[in-house]
Amino acid sequence: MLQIKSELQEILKNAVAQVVAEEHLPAELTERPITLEVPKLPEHGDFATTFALAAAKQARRNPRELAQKILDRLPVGQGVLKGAELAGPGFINLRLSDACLADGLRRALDAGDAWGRGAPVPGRINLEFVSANPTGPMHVGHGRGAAVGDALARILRFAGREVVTEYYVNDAGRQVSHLAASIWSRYVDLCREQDPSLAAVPFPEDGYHGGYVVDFARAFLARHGLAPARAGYDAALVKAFGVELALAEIRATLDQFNVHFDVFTSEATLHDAGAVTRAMELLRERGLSYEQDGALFFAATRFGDEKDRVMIRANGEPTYFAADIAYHLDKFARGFDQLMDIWGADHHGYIARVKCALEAFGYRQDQLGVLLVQFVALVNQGEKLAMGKRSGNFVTLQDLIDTVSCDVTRWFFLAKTHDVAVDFDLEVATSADPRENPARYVQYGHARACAIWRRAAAWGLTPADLAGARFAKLTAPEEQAIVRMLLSYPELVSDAAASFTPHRLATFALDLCRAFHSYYTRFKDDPILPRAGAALADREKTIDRLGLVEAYRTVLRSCLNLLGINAPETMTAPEEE
RNA sequence: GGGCGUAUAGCUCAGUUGGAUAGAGCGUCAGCCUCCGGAGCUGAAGGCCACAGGUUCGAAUCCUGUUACGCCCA
Repeated sequence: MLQIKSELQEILKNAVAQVVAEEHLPAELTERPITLEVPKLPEHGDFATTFALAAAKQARRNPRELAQKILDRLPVGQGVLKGAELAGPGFINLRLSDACLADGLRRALDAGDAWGRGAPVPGRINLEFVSANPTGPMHVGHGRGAAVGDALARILRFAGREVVTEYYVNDAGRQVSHLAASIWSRYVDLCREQDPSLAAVPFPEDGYHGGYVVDFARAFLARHGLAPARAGYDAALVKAFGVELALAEIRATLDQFNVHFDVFTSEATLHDAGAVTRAMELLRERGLSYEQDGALFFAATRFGDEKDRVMIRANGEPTYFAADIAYHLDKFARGFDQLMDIWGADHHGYIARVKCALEAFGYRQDQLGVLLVQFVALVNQGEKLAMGKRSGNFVTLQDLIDTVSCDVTRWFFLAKTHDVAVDFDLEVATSADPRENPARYVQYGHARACAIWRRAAAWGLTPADLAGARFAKLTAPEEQAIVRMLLSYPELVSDAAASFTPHRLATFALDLCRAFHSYYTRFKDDPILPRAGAALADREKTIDRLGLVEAYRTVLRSCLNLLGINAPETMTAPEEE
């Protein structure tokens, strides 16, 4: 479709040039870009241009008159252009030849799984997401970030971008210290069951109350025995143990969620390598930091932030912000020219200061993009599930995957724009019925296409028989509408990549399935496809239709792949009630 | 008090970056299919695109203000 589009633009450009020359219109008109759009109504053609409307003023002609002059010089009936007409206040509607659609379908089939893949784009992009603190299991909000980030990475890669996905492990700050203290307290409790002479350690005020902490303590006891309890609290030992265990659980869950990172970067490592200190020093040398009340501030207001930000607290402890500066510099040092972070919506106040810090080091603020993902609320039987954070009273991503499956969870997180809060309806999500659950509906769309091929085998037809097909018999409007959708797929991918909106793939997949199911139901008696006991009446037509089915199946599978959702070949029917 | 986000059909949401008569699903109503060729299909009703201005040939979309909700900061 992109090719066709540029071909049409070329045709229009020539016509405009002719009009300008013959009518002595301002030469700048030929410089105007000619935008093509797909009209909402099929009666308005395959494409429409508003060029005449936009250029009327510059041309000092009224829009309809200008449009008519362009229209008169279009080579209608030649090549891709079947028809063109003037409409409304000055639209030019363009209709493609049937051969054009058929050729497009041919190209899509020839491309196979590569249909929609973009040409390589120069530059490397770093995509950081999830980055949940290694202090316990991930909650459902992390899951949404994981789904969005992972799908985005897949889409960007498919669109031709070079992407590295990264998880930043906050293994150095207060939170992991609180975790270690919590584990220690629980661990000593366990030890006292065996050796009552040991003194109890009170549970820390800022501790983690989740039951998993006791499991961690048990694991610590299993590995180290009672010796550490007798030797006294070794914070570094317990912290390292806790982080390792928490991270292992997180990674196991991400694995089941079909999310795999290229790089894990440790905050502690940045500190140990002196990267944080070095960044602070550079800021000091440039006069962009100052001390006040014993704390070290970054002069963020000089770069447009609303206030200066603390990097090192009065007690000498660096803030997460200080480490984040070093971390983002580290990413640039590794050769990325574009950074993209995906954060929870509650972190929005953090964006300005990080961008300002990067500017202080000579980068442009727009080299860091931040995608804010809004919250997820779980809904069951029409009631929202309450979720406390520190209390340990939250639903984990692991629980969600276990109860509604990876595929459905991903679908629910990806089907809506990331900047809208989502109500995750467990009743809908747990339904296996495609009529109730959109995720299952789309998967069924793929399984059905596979079923059609299984039946086609009864007539001895396989995908190999599509080789020489010309698709001249796909003349029904329903068929052509589906072909148009399939041909628009490459552009959709590139748009979704450019605007960082993975949900558009989900919307498209759903629309495509509906169009196909509708078509299938209408034409199955025609017959669209082989059925038991029937003879092959029109081999050419059947092959043409199978070509449509195959291209549909390929595009749908591609969509699902980009969303990280399985495209099953069969599905077991849900129980009828 | 300042900031970010959101506001579209009864409900859940799309809306191709400013185009023509506003789009789906669910629900409602009226039909079709009774099929292992399965897990659906065709229609109808339903809208002041939160409100008020502005920008222009043209606004759900852009700019300003107001209101409501969610979140962050103080």
